[in-house]
Amino acid sequence: MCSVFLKIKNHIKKEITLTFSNFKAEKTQVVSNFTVDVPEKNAYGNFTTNAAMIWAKVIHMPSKEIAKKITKSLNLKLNKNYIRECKIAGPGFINFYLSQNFYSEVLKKILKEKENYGRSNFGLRKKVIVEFVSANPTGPMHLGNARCGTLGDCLASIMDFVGFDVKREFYVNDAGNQIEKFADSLEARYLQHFLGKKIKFPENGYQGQDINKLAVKFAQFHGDKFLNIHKEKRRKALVTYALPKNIKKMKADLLKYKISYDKWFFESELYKKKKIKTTLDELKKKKITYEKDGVIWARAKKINCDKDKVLVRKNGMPTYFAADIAYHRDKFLRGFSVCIDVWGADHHGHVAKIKGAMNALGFKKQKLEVLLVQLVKLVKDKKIVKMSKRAGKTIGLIDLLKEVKIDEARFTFNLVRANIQMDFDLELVSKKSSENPVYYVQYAHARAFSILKKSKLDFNEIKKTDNNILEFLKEPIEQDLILLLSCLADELIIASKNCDPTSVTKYVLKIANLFHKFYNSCQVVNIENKKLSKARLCLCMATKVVIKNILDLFKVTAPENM
RNA sequence: GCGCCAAUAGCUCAGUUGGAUAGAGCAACUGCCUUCUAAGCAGUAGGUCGGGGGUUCGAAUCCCUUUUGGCGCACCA
Repeated sequence: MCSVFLKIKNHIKKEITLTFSNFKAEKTQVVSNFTVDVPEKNAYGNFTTNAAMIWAKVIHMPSKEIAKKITKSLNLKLNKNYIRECKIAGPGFINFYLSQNFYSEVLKKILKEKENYGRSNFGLRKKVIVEFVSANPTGPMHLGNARCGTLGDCLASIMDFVGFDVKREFYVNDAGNQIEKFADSLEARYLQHFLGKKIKFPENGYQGQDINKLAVKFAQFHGDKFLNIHKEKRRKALVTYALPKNIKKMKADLLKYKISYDKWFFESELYKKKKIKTTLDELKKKKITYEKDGVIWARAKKINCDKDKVLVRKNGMPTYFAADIAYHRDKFLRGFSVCIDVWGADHHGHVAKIKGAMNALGFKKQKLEVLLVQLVKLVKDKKIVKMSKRAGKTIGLIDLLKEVKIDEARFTFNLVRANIQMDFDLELVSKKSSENPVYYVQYAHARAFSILKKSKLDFNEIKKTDNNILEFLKEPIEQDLILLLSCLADELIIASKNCDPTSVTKYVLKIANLFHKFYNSCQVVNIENKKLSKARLCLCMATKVVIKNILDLFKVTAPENM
């Protein structure tokens, strides 16, 4: 399962560490603190290490001399199948140069594993839950939900690929205060339908047209029979009618976005199954809470924040925070050892509290990771479009798909790191030109396919005939491309560790770039030199496989013709 | 007032636990299609890494301080 790239990197790291015994110095943590990296410039080799400079801190010797001793010892021990040589450079870097065999091995592996290339067992099948979007079911979803949706969905795909057992979940806030507000708004619209403007709309109500439409439809269906009935019955009937309609719409909209969930978890279930009460009891038992004036508080110190927080209001209703503690507790009790929440950055104040609470409850072995996603600003005609949820002026997920294609939207959201505020410029995102990176990558894929199609090469035949033809790939651009392709598993693992799918976007852009360069400088189909031609076709095939695997993870199409 | 995120080329952004001469793309300019997809490639130009201190062999990266922008600091979610 381990990639050739990782194998060599680990091999180098291990052998360097062993050379430390050649020095008369006390072993400290510094010994393994050095890095083995792919340097920025080719001149510095294929791998480079700063071990000599790091060790200089404990061995009292100039770093260049340390490097000399290390290389002398390494040249005897390194696997010559993969490493041709190592050299000292600059202030004491040791640079490693790969042997021809490495490149052949990588290509063979890619062509053999195909759609499974890049998979690893890094996650050890640990159970992970990724909760994302979780928008309020009281209204349509907006642009920010689209960004969270894409990032969460892609992160889940990546974690699955590197060997975690991943579940996607949507937490539906179908209880509590905002449902009351939802009811207020629906009720006002319903009454207005029959009684006109003399019914005042609540100040904090949801003003969107969608609410009005729901109320009117309800009125058309049931008539005025809820007009002179007990207030609570009327509100309940309205919510029972409207909420499932909204949730159904959200599911459908997300599906258009290629997002689907393993589970829709309803907050109301926490109440029905008394999970909030159980959680509160447990918090009380652990002395995290106290009661004062009919309100249950969580102690600031116990949950790692500056002020005490209310868990149960004076009116007996638990707060959102209390429900959320119960929800997260439930996730860990369901056996998830890693729990990832993708939240809009406006919720950041909530992170410390919930982490503190989970810690206080004793979930210390389990990991709660919160990915905060910054605001998205919509740009149309070079101007920022102002949005107001209260006034009901938002750009929904679906409005967005009327303006841009799904591939464009998903790729663009995956372009900018979560903690950077982004402008979503409709004009730029939907441009069918080189200004739009999604087409740059898709074009590389289509181009590779086109060459393969033209050559009519049978890949099974290659395996039988000549195992060594891959050694014909000696051009620097060919080798750079192969080295890059060899890093796929590593890149995905890094993305998973950092909860950052956008690093994979940058990686695939680099692959497309090197492939276009390769195409422009190396003739692939060439009757004069059949062996070289075959080798280069293998490289096209391998590139196509890697691009396809990444685009599949992103749920972006990999077209064969453009 | 306290906290979180950001500040890098004209614009949008990279820059991996500190590493070698700070990188891409777009925009500008110059070239490359009678040979595999020109949605491409090659090249030129573009920088006081917001400012100021500090840590060290070495800082865009770590620490302190300061400025600017965004977002939070509810018995809302």
